Amino acid sequence: MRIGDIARQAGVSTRALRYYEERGLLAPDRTHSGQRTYPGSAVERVRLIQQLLTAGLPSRTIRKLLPFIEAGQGSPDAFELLAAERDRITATMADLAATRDALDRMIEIAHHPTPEHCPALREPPWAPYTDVADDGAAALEPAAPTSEPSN
Amino acid sequence: MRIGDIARQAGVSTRALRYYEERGLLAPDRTHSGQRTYPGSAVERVRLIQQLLTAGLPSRTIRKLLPFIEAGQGSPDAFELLAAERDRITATMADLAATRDALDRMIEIAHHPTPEHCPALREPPWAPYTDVADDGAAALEPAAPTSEPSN
DNA sequence: CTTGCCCTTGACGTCAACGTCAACTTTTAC
DNA sequence: GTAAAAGTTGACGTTGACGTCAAGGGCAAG
Repeated sequence: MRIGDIARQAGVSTRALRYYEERGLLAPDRTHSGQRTYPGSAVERVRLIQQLLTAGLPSRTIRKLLPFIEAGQGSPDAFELLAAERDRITATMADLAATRDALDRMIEIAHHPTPEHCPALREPPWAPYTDVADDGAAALEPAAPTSEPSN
Repeated sequence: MRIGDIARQAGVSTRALRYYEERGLLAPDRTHSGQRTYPGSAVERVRLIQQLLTAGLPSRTIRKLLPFIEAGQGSPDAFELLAAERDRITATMADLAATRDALDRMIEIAHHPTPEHCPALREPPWAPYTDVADDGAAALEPAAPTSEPSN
């Protein structure tokens, strides 16, 4: 298959495919005239690359992982690499969950017409990390009537 | 508080604080000589900004959100904006979960010394989207008969 | 043969969130 | 009073994953 076929079936641009090759993630054959020729399995491979990139793995890491993944087995090094990336993703998910929950709390508060009698306001939804406490008075600064960020 | 104090307590660089100001996320006062002066609440604000940035929200979006968050209540527009970002984060989390599960399957397979009798190989862990099916034979690349751990 | 589409390499542009450096002024410490 | 530390603006550099031309080569159809 030629580069355009792979691009269409995998849902990426031809530029992306050439970029992946440049980064060592793909190694297509060439026809006599120099055109790239991919096996059908390249479609799956490109989708995997895309998924890993979307998950935040840099192409350098993907390059290290791909041989083991394609082989279906790996050395202890491969295992550690895979596990490390899995843990990184898990940590990112936890971060996202915390932020999403904070947004949920903000949304709930935004639904209350008069937030005065809303007990949730005691725990500000936008302060997930409470470890500073060096100046309790300053933390409750009376909201100065300074102009809000213009927009 | 001056810029260095905020930076230390919030765990960011002074450059980042000036950048946030440039993007309209912060609006510190100035002393007579031109130095920035922040209220103590800026520490929390900066941490929230950091959290949202880490969650993938661009500063432009954060700029729109911050007034509503600080006010503790908002218009229907604010609600929609907050909900949209929450949904975006949830979608990202689902993506990450799928990738993490794929990595987990790869790890499990990598643990099997002889993957021949491993039924998990029937469903390749690196092909989460199965809708191509143009060449099933090529998908089961014949692994080298030598079970030597490469590398 | 020529039209049109696909392909090639090469090189520069983009965008976000800062890092880094320069040149200078203000504040703080001794 | 002097030096170090911290602050200021301005401007350019970085990184990753591509987008976007530019200038040409290859090839089936009419």
